[in-house]
Amino acid sequence: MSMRSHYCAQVVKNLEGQTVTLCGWVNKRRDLGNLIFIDLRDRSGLVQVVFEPDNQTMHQLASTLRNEYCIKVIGEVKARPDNQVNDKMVTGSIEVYAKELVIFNKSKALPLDFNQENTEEQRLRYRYLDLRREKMYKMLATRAKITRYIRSFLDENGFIDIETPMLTKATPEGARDYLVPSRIHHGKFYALPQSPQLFKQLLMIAGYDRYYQIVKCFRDEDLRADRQPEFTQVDIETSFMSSQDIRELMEQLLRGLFKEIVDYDLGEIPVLSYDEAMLNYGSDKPDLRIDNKLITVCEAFANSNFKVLSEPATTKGQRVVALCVAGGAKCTRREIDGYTDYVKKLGASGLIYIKVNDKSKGLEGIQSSIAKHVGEAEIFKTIELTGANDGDIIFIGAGEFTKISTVMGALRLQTAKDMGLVNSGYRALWVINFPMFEVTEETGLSAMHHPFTAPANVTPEQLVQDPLSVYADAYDIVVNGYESGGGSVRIFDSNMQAAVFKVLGISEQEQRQKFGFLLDALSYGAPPHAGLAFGLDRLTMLLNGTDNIRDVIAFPKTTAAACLMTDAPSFASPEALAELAITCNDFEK
RNA sequence: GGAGCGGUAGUUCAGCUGGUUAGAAUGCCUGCCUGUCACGCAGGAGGUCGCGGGUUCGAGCCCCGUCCGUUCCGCCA
Repeated sequence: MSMRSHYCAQVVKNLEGQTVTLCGWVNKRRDLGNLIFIDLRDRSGLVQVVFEPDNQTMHQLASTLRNEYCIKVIGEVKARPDNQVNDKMVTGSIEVYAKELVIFNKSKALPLDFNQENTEEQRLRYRYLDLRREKMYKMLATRAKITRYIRSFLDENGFIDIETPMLTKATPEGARDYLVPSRIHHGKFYALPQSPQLFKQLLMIAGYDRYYQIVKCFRDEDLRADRQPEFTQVDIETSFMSSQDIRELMEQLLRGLFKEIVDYDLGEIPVLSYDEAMLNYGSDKPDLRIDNKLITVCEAFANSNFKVLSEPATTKGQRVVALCVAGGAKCTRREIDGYTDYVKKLGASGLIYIKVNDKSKGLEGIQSSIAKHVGEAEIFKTIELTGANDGDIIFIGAGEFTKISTVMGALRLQTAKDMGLVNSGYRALWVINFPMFEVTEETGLSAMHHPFTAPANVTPEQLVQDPLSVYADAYDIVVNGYESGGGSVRIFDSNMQAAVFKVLGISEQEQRQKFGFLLDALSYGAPPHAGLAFGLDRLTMLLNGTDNIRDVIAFPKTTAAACLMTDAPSFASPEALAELAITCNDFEK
């Protein structure tokens, strides 16, 4: 029989009459005459320990206890129904009558106050104390439960877990790499992987047709509430599966996961094309918990005298888009001004509103910033198109299609958040058929997903001829507005791969230099393959009901990519730099 | 790289229009209380108001710079 070093507070509740060993921290000591009560906290909760007057030695020892001392108590479990308050179980409903006490270690006064919310700065600086909190323990335990479920699902479906290198080759495109200098090859650098993308493709070529790995990835870009410079992917790749096959399998995994972890049925996961997502939600990761959609209202203003709207309504590549917010007519002038500022900062030229107070009264029942410029026809056509009811507000933006859609999509999220219009639960969807390329300011064309993504239904020649009209056979899984995973069918033909590199403006010489090994591998009978990667941190965040990725990472970094606890990154010694043949002007002062 | 918010006791915060000795809660220390459990009661210690400069008779408060934290934009194949 295996021995447990200690019992969790929760377990003790089922052990009445037995002698148990408890280890943990003193949460509170209360002396009352010769009686001493200790609330002992372990990772799962509190148990009340009672020191009785008969054992003088132990009693004296107990009376020296302070908060956060790490102790061991051996004693007998007793239920005390008379300690229940209003039939509610309190800490003292279960007591342990102590017979032995060991003080493992004393504690200074804590730099955190467990009686209130501490600032994130302080929590991160003393992360090991922050992690003592039951709430943090539960979130990390849920994370472990999630990876356990994913592993067993993939194992059952014939996937094998294979590790790939952390010290690898820098790849152009994509995110900035974290570089690691080589001591042996002066002037040369490894890169930490942004993802095991190329290695998993090589594994497919090697015949390992179902691979997975739960793996750290590194991207040297600025942080967000849902972005850390090092993060964990559930990285998956298969051979001989179509994008639909993959989606079905992954959907099965997700449905099972949400059922297992939060007992939630995701139901059928809808599939939306990128174009539909942009049209209806102004985002490639729409939050479907919010009921409203963006509505094109060009029709209402095409013949209007109000040029601000009639022009975009009738110009190709532009759009007049409306967003009806339920119950929004109660918005104050100040709040509407706030939204106007918000969309202006995102690049809109302005924001028009129509408050629908009482439709039956005609224009009398309407308040609008454009009431002076347009007639009843335009306003009521807009109301009709958006399906607005009395009490709603309609916001209207106009401009270049993608720009204004994105801005109004952001407004959709903000207004819903402000007015409590975000439904509870989880809403997932697939977004598919992304454009293969996008136009960027610096480099001309760049891959929207990554340059190894297969285009849908084109020959290499067609791709080179009109790259911007090509769609990628790629798919993202979106949950509650978070991009929780994404993947694609990969190029398995070296001619197609070369064509994509050509479109991206990567010279043949550069192709050889950067990806020669991949192009070579593709020429040895590469199987068709496709894969996907989930963002484990984001999934864990969603399943824990928090909106911050740091909450589900034991030792996260600040938004300046620093660790407040270890003080990383830190200066290197001149000696270490010399060994790496690196000259550097910044040293520790 | 840009914008917003924040930095005051160990901790979490308040601090009015620039004006006497910078407050509260919690934690900490001392004592009291024989069933407490956010116990209670009495007393005590604890401050470079992030840092540097400026304006002013006078700055926690105003101005400039800077550092740190956080949210967002850019960025994130």
